[in-house]
Amino acid sequence: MTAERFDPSVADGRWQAAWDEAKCFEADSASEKPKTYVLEMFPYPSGRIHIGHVRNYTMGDVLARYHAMRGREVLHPMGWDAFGMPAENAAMEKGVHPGGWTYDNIATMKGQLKQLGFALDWSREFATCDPEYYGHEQALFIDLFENGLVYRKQAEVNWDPVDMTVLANEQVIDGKGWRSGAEVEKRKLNQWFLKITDFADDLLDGLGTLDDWPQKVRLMQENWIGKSQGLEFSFDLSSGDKLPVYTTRPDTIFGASFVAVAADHPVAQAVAENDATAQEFIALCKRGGTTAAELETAEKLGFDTGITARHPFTGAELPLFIANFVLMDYGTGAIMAVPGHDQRDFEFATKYSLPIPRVVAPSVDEAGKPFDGEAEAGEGVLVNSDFLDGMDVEAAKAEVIARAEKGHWGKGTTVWRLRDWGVSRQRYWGTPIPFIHCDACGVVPVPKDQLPVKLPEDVSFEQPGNPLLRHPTWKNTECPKCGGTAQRETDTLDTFVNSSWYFLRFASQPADKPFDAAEVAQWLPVDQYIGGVEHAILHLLYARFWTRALAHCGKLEVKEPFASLFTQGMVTHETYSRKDGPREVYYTPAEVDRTGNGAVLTADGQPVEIGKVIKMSKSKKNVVDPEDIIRDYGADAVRWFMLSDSPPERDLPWSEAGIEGCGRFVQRLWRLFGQFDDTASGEDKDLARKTHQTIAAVAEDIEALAFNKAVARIYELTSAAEKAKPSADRNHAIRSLLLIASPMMPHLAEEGWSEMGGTGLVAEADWPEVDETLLVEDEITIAVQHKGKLRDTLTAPADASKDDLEALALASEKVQRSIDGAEIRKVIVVPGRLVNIVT
RNA sequence: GCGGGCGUGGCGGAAUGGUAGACGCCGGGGACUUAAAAUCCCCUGUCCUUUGAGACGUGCGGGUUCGAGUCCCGCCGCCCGCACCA
Repeated sequence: MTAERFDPSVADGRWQAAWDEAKCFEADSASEKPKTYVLEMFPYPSGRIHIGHVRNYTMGDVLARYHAMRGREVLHPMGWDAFGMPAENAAMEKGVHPGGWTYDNIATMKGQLKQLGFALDWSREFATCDPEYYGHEQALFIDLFENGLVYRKQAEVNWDPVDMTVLANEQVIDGKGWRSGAEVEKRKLNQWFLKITDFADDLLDGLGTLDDWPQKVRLMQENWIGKSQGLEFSFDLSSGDKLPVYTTRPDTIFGASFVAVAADHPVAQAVAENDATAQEFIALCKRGGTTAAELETAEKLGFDTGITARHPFTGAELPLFIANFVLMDYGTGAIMAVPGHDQRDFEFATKYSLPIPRVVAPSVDEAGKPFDGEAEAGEGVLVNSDFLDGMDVEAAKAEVIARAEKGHWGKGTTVWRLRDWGVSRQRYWGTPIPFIHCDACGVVPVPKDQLPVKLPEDVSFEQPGNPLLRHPTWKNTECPKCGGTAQRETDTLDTFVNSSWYFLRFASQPADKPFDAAEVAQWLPVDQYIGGVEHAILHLLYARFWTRALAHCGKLEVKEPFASLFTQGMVTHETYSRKDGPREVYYTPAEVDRTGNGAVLTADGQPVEIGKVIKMSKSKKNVVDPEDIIRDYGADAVRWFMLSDSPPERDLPWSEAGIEGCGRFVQRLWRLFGQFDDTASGEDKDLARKTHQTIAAVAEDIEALAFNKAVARIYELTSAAEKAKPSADRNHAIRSLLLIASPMMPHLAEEGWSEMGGTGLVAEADWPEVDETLLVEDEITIAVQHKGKLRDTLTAPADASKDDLEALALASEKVQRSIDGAEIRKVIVVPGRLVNIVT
């Protein structure tokens, strides 16, 4: 007889060891089986696993285990995104070495992941800070360089004065460093860049093939790449200069009533040199918020320079303003303003009493229609526009561009928002950029047989700035070309480079090169990639770019690295706090007793305020440590909770009551497994039907990542099996239940399997067969409606004809009472569903 | 402001245009027990002349349909993203 209770503190470790022993989860690239690559975004080794990791990896684990049961060779690897600033911060704060700190954290977190029993192929584990990994990365970087995708330029960059490093445009948030929060300054430095813009069109087109990506992520990337087509041309200014402008609406050129430049445009700067008022205005423009919402609602302001610009068609002299709503870093930093058909221009023209001509109207007859307080940016036909009159917007755009090109005063251009990726970081804990600066030969790549360029161990973090730069000897070397004295590059690569190809290295890890293209082709693209939506733009776009860049260099066949992407929701928890004067003091869930009506602090028995359910964060102290709950409830209860209730893309509110319920269900299943009875025989048709239906439905749910629904179905079958009398069908139900729940609760499944006398490991078992004939009910419940409302339900054979169902429905006493003798005008019969009687 | 998403019991959420509220949590009642824990059973959208062939009910107002949580139009509210993209 089995033990009364399932004891995860014993069972979890036992089965984890058994899986390791049997090497259940090691992927074989040479396998004949069809292959599936399940990948979750690898973690940064910050110290401890947090609950968001647990949710992410549990979802991936269910998929990995499920596909293995379906007979596929599964690659489900894990590693560490191990370079980055926190390690240097720890080094500065605690006086430890970033490497030691990182590897200690990896050891801790690996132990925590092991406790959760994930079906991971640990044989392929690596950290991006392993010299072996970053050495291969250096080789790839040189390949990109040799293929013209890497270059250096003296460029104005975002300088973070706290972290002493350069930030990508993408890493500047509200004018502040995305990590330090410090106000970003502009500085000129010699930087390394990757030519992501070479692939702008391809990256955009590729989005169209990613049908299994969330629409939202595709849209965000599309907007980020930001393709727009229009006309670039120059105005002749009364000052004698030429002013290039860019417009996406060349069709509206006859509606231009003024011209405007950005505050930091050279024309504005020139004006300001001799004009104190202009100077003041420019200073004013630089104040205030820079977010879209702030700018969008801010009042439009302008400064009339007194200069005029000649309209290329009409010859009219348009006033030139410096305006706060024109951006220097998009297009040419100067615009032709068409107030009738652009809302910003409209507001500006209204404020400064400038003309607002109409050049697009619903029809040619409405050329004189007044504006209704706002610009009309939509479709229509051109009016008041000379040779364009009567054309639609698209035709007019083409016509204007054609004339501009013919007259050599402008040309049609495509403008991208996407800019090249600056990858230089003035930092120690990253991949050293494998180049050498020689006075005679210039910038020379390190010969590949000298890779990796390893980071020196003996560095100090007592002063800010780059330790590589002030290291006494490391940077001194000789030129590989001429043998003369030379210096190593002291910049390291952005950590996003590390995560731009790690999924290739997981698939194939030869010692002598970054990866083997043929082996990579066995696994890529990743069948299911899972991670947080916070990586929607940067990481995912860079990874797509690297894949293309490597293909461009002839290293890869794959184009899109991730066939299907899933972005999971956050784990949330309510907050507990008290007011201490103006300050809000927060308490952790562990400090609070929530068993009563409200919440009280265990320490003093006094109530605390229950706040909103929000993302777990250290500052609000609403965090739960995975290790604590694994200890209290076991890995399977924690995994089950992660999959229950909330759809995986939505936020999951953590609750003590919820995890307790999961713990109870683990025991409930365990008791049911104990009722498996070899000696029982006989049929239970209803239960057999329910079993097969559940097996099929759970498979479908898992494949759709609808884990919450799979969970609900497992509860239902459990209840049905509990209530059933012993029979051969009930044994089959119990055994099937164990198998279909095993991807979610693998330890419990193994323990139950061994108790039931199953052979081998569940981790290596097959998904149960479905008897298709049992999926169809032979009796079904039919709803009978009268006037669209439910009046009765009745049971009928599944193959009952429409006439039979109608007769059956009309025979119902309840239905007859509802009809109450009224004339029946129509009867709608949906076989297998309902009968609706219309009177 | 723009773009995207969402709105269903006390809570998390189910529902190919076809019986709204599956399943879980909370809560209530009962059984077992000397007692507790554990477990099991029942109830649990609102209202009403509280068991009845009852009415109402999926943010609000319209519409399409035999039938709308689901589709269409117009609002309101919340969440996420944002780069004034000319």
